[in-house]
Amino acid sequence: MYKICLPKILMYICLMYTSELIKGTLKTIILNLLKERGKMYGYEITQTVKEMTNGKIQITEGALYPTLHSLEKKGDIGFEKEYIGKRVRKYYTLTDQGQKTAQVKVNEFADFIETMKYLLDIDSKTSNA
Amino acid sequence: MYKICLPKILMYICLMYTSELIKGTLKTIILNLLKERGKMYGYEITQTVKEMTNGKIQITEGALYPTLHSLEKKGDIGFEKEYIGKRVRKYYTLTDQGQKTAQVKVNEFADFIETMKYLLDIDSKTSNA
DNA sequence: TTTTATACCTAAGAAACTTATGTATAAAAT
DNA sequence: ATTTTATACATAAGTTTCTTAGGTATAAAA
Repeated sequence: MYKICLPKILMYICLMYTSELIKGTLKTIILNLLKERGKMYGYEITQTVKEMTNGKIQITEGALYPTLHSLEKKGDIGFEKEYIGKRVRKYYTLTDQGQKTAQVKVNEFADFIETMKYLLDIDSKTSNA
Repeated sequence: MYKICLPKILMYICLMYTSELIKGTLKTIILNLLKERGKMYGYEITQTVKEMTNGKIQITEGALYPTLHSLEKKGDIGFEKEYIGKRVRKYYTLTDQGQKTAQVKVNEFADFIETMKYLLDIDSKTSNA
């Protein structure tokens, strides 16, 4: 769909990753952001991730909100409603359990990266060989 | 299920990754292996990945075979049957198209890794902080 | 001779998304 | 003034990609 990828000098440019890759990392991303920023609301999370990744990772609301509800149900996050005029925001924060979950998930992903780099022989060859 | 993870000195040890993470990388793994090794049969792929990752990534046959069939249908790989006694092996090889797909997928994943490292602030903090 | 390893396969179900849709307020543009 | 865009929440149907569970068969090891 939005998979318009262009080659460039020494860098692989892709407007957006295939959803396959992002699949499975959403919880990790959310938990880590909450860990680093204290409290955030849903829409803010989508915008922050989009900005930080130059649009390469765009979290859809259809993916975000069910995930937030799921994390809350499992006790990793909690929220407080805040009104900006008449418009509501649900500010989420990590619970103690969520702090641990965040650390575990990030560590696991970091380990996964190293394994995949070895398996795919990344770093020992240039991107545009 | 097999998510028994233990802390260790400066290293995060996990017997096997949650399936969430591996999800989406299977095609990339298969195509890259075929690129590096020329030809391989299904069972050999599962064993090779298991060995190379010390059991951290274990491709199930229920995931592998449908993926191989899908890649073949899309024209990325082809196969030749080979008989070892009465037992059959399907040796898969990359097509020209598959060579390109492999390169694109690995590059995309390498880029994804860099983005995620930035997003999750990996490398700038130790695993067991 | 039974178990394990090798080697292929499919089908039902689960998980985690996308796409589409809905509601409503506030700001910006025409 | 009115239309569009941005903000902010949400759900539901459908798709993809896996897991789990089953099936078939040969060869080697216990």
